[in-house]
Amino acid sequence: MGGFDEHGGIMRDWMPPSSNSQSFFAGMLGDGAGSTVEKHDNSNDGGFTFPGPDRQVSENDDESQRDQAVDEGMKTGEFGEQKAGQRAGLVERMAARAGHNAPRLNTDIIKPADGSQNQQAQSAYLTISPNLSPGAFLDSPVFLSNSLVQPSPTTGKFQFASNDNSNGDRNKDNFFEESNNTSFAFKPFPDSAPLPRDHVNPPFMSAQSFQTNEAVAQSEKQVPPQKIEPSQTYPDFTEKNNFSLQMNPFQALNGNSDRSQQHREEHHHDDNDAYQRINGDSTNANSASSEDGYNWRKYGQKQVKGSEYPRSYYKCTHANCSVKKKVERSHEGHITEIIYKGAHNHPKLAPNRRSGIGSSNALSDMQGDVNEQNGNGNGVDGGPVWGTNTRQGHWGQENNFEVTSTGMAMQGQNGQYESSDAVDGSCTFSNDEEEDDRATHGSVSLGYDGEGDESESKRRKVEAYAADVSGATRAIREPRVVVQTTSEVDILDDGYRWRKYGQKVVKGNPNPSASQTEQGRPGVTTSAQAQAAQ
DNA sequence: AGCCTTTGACCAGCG
DNA sequence: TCGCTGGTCAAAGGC
Ligand SMILES: [Zn+2]
Repeated sequence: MGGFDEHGGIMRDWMPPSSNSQSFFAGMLGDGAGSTVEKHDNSNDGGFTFPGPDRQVSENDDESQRDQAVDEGMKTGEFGEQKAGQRAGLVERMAARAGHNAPRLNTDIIKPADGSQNQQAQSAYLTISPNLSPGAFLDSPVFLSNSLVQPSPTTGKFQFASNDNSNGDRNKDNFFEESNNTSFAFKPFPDSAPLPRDHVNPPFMSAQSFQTNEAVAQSEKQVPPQKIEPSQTYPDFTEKNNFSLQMNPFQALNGNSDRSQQHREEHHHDDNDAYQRINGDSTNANSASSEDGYNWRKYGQKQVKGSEYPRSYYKCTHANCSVKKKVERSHEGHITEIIYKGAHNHPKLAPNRRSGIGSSNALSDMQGDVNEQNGNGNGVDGGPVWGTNTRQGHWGQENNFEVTSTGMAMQGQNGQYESSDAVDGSCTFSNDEEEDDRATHGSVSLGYDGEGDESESKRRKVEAYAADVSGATRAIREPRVVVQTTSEVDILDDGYRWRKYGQKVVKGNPNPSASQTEQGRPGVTTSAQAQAAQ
């Protein structure tokens, strides 16, 4: 409810001093060379970082890797200095491919990982300029796979339509709409800086299947890039402005081989990556509940250990929709973290019907769309099986795709863009099947999922770790939005749908992407399997 | 009246 | 089994 006011405040707070996105998809660059560190350095700017494939691998390895990745990612963003960016490149290309206009992202930086992808190079994260909102990122075709395409800006099918009416929404919507235009650039953000090329593999999952998608957006302070230590990662969040988004998921969606490949090439799909990290500014903190285009009911609040701020639990008020989200918000009202769980099985509410303020993000919209298409939408609905999850079993990420962003509001010219929407969008990606699996299995983690899980678990671990280690540093927390969705099935190039049930990094094969086959990933392993067995 | 938020208690997973 | 922790429930109150 009071989101708007908050926005104002938040916006101020969150507004990036200078918006630059430097490393937009630095990760994508995939140069092995300085991979993480470099990225981070650049990323410090606040760019998005996407985790590279590396992270994927075996659980143990994954964890370690992932942690590193996370840490790195975390480290990356500082807000302060951002370099001017070049957004146009990738975005444009993407748009071109997509055939639709999409918000421009600095993708220029991103380059085909294939050659470049080095193990090291594959940073787990892709860095996106801070200026970009995760949501935008999500919208971008890059992340989404076409195969499953659902109406979305990404696909070109997406329509913002629902929103339109309310001014507030409009503004937000407009934000994206603009994006639709080729001309669209995240206005809020003046520029993006060149990406560092860090490691990075493209966060993208191979078209094949990605099961778990996670996107985490976190604002981060920077950290010495290479440090993997968790403490560094999270504590760094001090910068509000930056948020990084980690996501993996979208790519998996890609059904078309062509596209998938393109994405791969361009984006360096990493099948592996479960995370993509986006650093952006989070300017606003809308109430978690309202601005993503869905109505939410708060059903609990709790101070979570390791979190500076209390965590609020929200549930979608739509009948039969069990989507939940956790929002951590600073005293000032800034959203430091949002974690979405599940996918809405219903369209977004019309702006005028939204209880609070409706604002729709591209993501949220997407989500809604997706759900509709899927028909199931459900990931969540069926039952809240939050994944296996590491900790409490709730909110596990396994199947889910997570996007974390912390205050993602972006400022558009006029309006603010709220990340929350973006988050919702992520939900879109969840697959029904996964849900089923979940329902059935209780928690299912598939190969990717496993990664996702891992990523999340790791992420959490990291967070906890960070908190423990440097609780103080964390004083300022990064805004992050996590969207958890599940998508186990993906359409592969071969025209068949495949479910990934495991993934593993093989030592001889540093480059997972290369190894990926139809099944996708290099190795398969995993917790997912085990779970599946269950 | 209906919906939402608040908030303490309860539950479940994990070590 | 116990304690810790996160997630959820549900009564109470507010809008
Ligand atoms: Zn819903």
